[in-house]
Amino acid sequence: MAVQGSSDILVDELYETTYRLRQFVEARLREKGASVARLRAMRMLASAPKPLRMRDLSEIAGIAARTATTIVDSLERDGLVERVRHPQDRRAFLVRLTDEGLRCHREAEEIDRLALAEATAALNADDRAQLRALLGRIRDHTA
Amino acid sequence: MAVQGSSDILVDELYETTYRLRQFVEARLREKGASVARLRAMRMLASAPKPLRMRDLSEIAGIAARTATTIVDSLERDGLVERVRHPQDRRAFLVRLTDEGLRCHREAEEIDRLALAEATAALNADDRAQLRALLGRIRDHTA
DNA sequence: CGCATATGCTGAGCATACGCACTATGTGCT
DNA sequence: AGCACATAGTGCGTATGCTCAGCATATGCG
Repeated sequence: MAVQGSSDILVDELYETTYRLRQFVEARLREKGASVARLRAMRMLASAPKPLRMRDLSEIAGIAARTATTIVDSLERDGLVERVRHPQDRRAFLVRLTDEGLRCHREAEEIDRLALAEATAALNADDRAQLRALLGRIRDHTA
Repeated sequence: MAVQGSSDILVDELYETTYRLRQFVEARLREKGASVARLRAMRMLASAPKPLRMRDLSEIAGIAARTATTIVDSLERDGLVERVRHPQDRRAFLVRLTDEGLRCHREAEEIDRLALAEATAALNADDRAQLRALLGRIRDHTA
């Protein structure tokens, strides 16, 4: 007797967990005008030694170039980053955090850190290592 | 010495794994004109004993009511589902799969099943149980 | 019955994410 | 120099997901 609507419960739970975790963090970041996507971009800009090209930002952040444009547009609209023409390559922009962007990033980073600590509070070091190993074995099969 | 750009590697890996898994499945479903979101809706319609109201569909599928409207719009445009006025409640619609929708669902379900089996091939029953337990402990903290 | 309130669905608008195609520019080869 | 080709960024279009507002309809209470 085949079960109808055969779905992979494990994968459903993976989706569900990630979704809820993301909503959990988004809700806290929203109060400060940030978001997971915006924080990710700001984090890359804050930790890079120099202003980044759009291209480099997108690659480091693990998002498509087109998505980086949208995110930087939104951050720029809010005065958190600046686009400056690349002095040597006139096709490119260099993106850097403004002072307000730096402040926003620090606040968002702290909120993120607390939220993730809260969400993963029930996992000790062994649990984390185990979870990472299991996730890694899925990633290896989704090339 | 605080590490700069302190991000939770574990959570990053969770995001990354889920993202890649989803892309992996989406890529295979796309060839048949399906997608994870569309399959989810079709699955709920196929396993329900009766046509569903938009509201019920959204709740069972775990998506917002407004999102259900968009998904059903797209499925209806492609002739995979039909909206029929609810005979007792004139505010509501009943949504049901068409014959083509049934065929599409069966194909998509099979593709999904194979893709998920492939992606989780490296995990045995114990691994799966362990992963589910770990994910559950994160979910419990993201209410 | 009539009115307040709740519910069902969707329009409008936003955020995140993608691909494709295009323009502008850089680069390398003859 | 001149042409072919590659690269950088973004306009346009799409998909998935949300909230809020609004309209139509149901329902419950006096």
